[in-house]
Amino acid sequence: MRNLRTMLDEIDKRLLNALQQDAHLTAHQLAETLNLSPSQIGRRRQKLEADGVIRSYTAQLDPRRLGLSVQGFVQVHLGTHGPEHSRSFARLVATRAEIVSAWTMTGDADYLLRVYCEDLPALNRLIHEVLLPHKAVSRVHSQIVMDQLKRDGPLPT
Amino acid sequence: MRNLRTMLDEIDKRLLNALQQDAHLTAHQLAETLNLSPSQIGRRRQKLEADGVIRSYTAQLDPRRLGLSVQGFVQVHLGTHGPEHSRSFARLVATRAEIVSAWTMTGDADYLLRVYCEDLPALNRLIHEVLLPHKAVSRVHSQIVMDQLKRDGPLPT
DNA sequence: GGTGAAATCTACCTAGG
DNA sequence: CCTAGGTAGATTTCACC
Repeated sequence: MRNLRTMLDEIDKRLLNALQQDAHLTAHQLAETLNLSPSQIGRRRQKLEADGVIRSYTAQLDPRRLGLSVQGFVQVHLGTHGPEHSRSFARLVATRAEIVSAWTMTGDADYLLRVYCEDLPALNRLIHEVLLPHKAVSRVHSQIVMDQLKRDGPLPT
Repeated sequence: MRNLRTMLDEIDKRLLNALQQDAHLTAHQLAETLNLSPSQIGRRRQKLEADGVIRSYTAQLDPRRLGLSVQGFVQVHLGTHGPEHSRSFARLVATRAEIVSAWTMTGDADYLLRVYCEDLPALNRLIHEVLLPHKAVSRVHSQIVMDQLKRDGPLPT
């Protein structure tokens, strides 16, 4: 059967939408919402997991309650673009827990980092004692999140 | 007792770390990893949920398998900054499923949007037919994600 | 920290298109 | 032959001790 059947019907989409909001919904609860039997809900969920549509189930934490009061984005420009410098920078990114996401982008910035820190001094230490000293980094530009209008919404299905 | 006891000990931190990676770990599995009894694991988890440290449990989907091949960030600059224009723009953001996150930032950009679209034309339609026509928006700058080095890592605990 | 009842998941089985 | 619905055994959770 493979993953040729990657087509998602309307019920799959509503199922994914529900699970994106609450991963602990039971098959029974989902069944009455989606007008299907609990058996079929379980079957569809297993298939979506096996196909890799559902990658994992994770707990969403409140950064504030963890003492992470500063959230921001850091644009990093590399001075030297050799592959070994890039890999070295990628390793640095991987080892720092404050950097929760990292992307390479089109346009002016080489990397965009999403960071969580306990306070502003911690963010400044990250920038001046970790990022800037790296041999491949030429300059960085950071922006602090002031307010979050929309938070990690579900992916559109 | 309230939330005065917001202090997290070492076991809480490891528990949160584990649940950030797999929300379906059972109390029994967590117990043997953390060298504690299943009862205490369940009790700690309930407390962390009640205190709001754990906000929710969600399914993480693979955007590619949903047909969302383009991921990007859009910086939006407002021309007029009145409160009613801001609220109008916030409503627009809330209604568009492609916009999964939105922040107000320090620095030059008024808003930063994280978007998922099925292809580049869809992103261009979002920009030119949805964002730019809005009366409060003066200009936008979009960057496409080329590669994701680090993906939605767990919050540092 | 441990125990037991209630609920849940999953694999297997049966029916219908 | 494929998809939907139902049932039994094992597992998990949660309130109580």
